[in-house]
Amino acid sequence: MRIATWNVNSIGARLPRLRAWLESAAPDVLCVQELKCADDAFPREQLAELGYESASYGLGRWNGVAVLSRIGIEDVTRGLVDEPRYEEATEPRAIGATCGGVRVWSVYVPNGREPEHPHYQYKLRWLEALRATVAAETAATDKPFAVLGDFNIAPTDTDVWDISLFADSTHVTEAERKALAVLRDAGLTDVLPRPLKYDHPYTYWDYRALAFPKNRGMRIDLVYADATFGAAVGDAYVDREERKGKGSSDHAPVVVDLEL
DNA sequence: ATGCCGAGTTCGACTCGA
Repeated sequence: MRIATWNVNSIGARLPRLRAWLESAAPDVLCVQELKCADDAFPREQLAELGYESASYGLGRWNGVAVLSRIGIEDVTRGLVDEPRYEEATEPRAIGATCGGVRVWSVYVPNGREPEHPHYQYKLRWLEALRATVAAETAATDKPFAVLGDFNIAPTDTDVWDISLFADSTHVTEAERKALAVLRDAGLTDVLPRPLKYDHPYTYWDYRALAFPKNRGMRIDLVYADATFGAAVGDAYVDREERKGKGSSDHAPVVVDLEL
């Protein structure tokens, strides 16, 4: 079984490349983030033509997550346990679904903007709600389980191209990394993908300043898997080819092959 | 060549991203 995650940075703008990638990479399940579209505008039929069912959670121009599957979608859950709101608004950032006997969550963790910004505290509260959701779900089922998506956290200093440039920046702070450690304490492990080129499995490169050609990237799209899911992992890689060329997302897909 | 930011909103300057 092949499961992937990809922040597409607008499913509308990315639809031609998304469809081509689904045909070439042929994942059984794809967790998608940053739809930037409401559910009534979700391109359900265009994905169904390729054999994928969709469960989406989008409210408009920002955020939005989905699970695509060609092996069935059941028990869809939108939002987290005791999920915080930002400026009194609910943001669509998490959707869970069971596909082919595997429980997956597609998540788009808040960015945080700056450590002193209210959005950063929102990010930490949101990560606590994710922990609570993981604890509740893994206690209730023995299905292989994983949270996949854009965590907006670089787990270690080597997960950014130059840590010296990240002083006082979000994505690398102690508190954010502690939130990942808490998820690991809850029984999840970081499935480290292999890079297809260079030394580090970056998943994101800014559109600006030649970041991709210079390989100034970050590993922020993560797969956090429970023991059952983790034990089944045969291969994992970042499909950096998909970051190339015109009309790409600024994130590359992370692909995980399970021996299930 | 991997190439100098892109998307949505609502028609063009703004917000957001990390």
